[in-house]
Amino acid sequence: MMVSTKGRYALRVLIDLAEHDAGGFIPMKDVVQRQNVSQKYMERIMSLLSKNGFVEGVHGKGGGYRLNRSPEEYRIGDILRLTEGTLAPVSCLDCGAKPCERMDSCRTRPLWHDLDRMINGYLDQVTIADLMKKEN
Amino acid sequence: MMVSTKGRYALRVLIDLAEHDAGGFIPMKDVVQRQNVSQKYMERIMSLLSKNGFVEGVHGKGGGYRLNRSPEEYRIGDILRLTEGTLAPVSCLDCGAKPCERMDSCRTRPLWHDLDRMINGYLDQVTIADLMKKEN
DNA sequence: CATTTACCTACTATGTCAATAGGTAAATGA
DNA sequence: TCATTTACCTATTGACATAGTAGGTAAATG
Repeated sequence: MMVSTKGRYALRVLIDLAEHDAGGFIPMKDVVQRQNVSQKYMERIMSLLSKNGFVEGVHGKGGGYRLNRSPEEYRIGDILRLTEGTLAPVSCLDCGAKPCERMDSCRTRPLWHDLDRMINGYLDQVTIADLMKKEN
Repeated sequence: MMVSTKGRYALRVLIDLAEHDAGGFIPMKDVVQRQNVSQKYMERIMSLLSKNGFVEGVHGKGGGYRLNRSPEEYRIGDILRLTEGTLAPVSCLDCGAKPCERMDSCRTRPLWHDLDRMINGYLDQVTIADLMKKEN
């Protein structure tokens, strides 16, 4: 029942990019220093975020990453579903996983289903903008 | 973000004991056959449930396990917190874990905190009785 | 053209999960 | 009494995911 560092770092880097946004590109070197996390590991997460249209990256001097949209357009649910793969509390709810043959008679499935809806529903109502320090 | 088989099996065995309750003790052999899970593995889970007052077990012929209370007195949250260790979505919320030094400035902590409250709050309002097949 | 940055693939250490293996202890009923 | 049945106990294991590290290449700039 744990969100991995991958997902937590993804949120942190997006918040960091949002809070330090000055229109230009922000090098990961700076973010990594501020957030005190592994540069190499963060690079892999950025690659995922970049491929999926969350951020834009440019090479070379003056390069770095930049948000593709405004902070209130980043739903936490979307970010975590991407980095975690799924937010489902049990694998039988994970579309793409093999279906459970006990599904029809399963006493606990409604429980997991409702829990899943709650979790995703909550995380889809919070955005990066909500997590930013307001007095900026 | 997954509930382990340990927690899922615990719920299933308690539901099974509730649904087949006839006042006496039910041997794990029967439960394991109905639920189609590993006997040895289930035994370890029963030991945990027994030590923590969820079920009572007696040895020998005519022995087995029995619920200690009525089904509506078993909160799903209590069962899962026992078997999973914690339901916290991130370790910094897990009382007993080492506190995070970034706690005060952490932008994401309120998110995790509220999510944690939602998950626990929901699971504490559902009981084993709610998960039983009603027409018994 | 040297420097800076993103971007890529392969590898590894560690830990947890989901069991299995191989027993011992207690209670029963024949 | 004693074989059987059940719970209960400890140690070990295979598989897998996590959280990185190592060592590069490619692109952009000043």
